Amino acid sequence: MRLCVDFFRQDVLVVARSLLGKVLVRCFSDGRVERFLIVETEAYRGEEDDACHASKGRTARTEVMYHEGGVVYVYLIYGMYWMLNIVTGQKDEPQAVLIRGVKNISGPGRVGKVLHLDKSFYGESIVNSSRLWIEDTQEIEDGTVCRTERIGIEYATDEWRNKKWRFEWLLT
DNA sequence: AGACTGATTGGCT
DNA sequence: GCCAATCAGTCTT
Repeated sequence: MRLCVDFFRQDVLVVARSLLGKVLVRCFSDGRVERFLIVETEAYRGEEDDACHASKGRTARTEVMYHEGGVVYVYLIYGMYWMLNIVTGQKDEPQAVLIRGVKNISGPGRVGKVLHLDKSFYGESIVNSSRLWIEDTQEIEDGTVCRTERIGIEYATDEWRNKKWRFEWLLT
């Protein structure tokens, strides 16, 4: 069952936690379909969160984060890695979940690589897309979820850097 | 028009 | 633990 817009309209912290255990589905241009179990996510929440790209304001790059939840935000980092984010929340409420890891593929850069992401995914609807969507498969138990500080945001102030907005599903 | 930066990764010391 | 690879976005001149 494909996740619909009501799921992505929830607050980013709820969505980031709830995406653990869900399945990311990618249908490639040659018709091949691959499925990836989501095991690690991070939440970025609002202009006040100085680790969030939206803290720098509304620009061509961050524009899609201001849309209603349910669209894809991709961007190139370090000149070589496409980061996959899902926009969440209400319109004009810039939030997104970074998909940091799927089963057997650790690290957001490798996620983007295995999914063959590129700029053309910017703004794509994860609710309607025929090449990328998420399926509601199961609810996992809170006891199997680890929360830590977000990775790679050393530039942020303590208040935001210390928030435990990284969610990891501890398998087995 | 030019400089600097970064939600990373893999390889080497 | 350290560092290069590599480039769009953003800010400065």
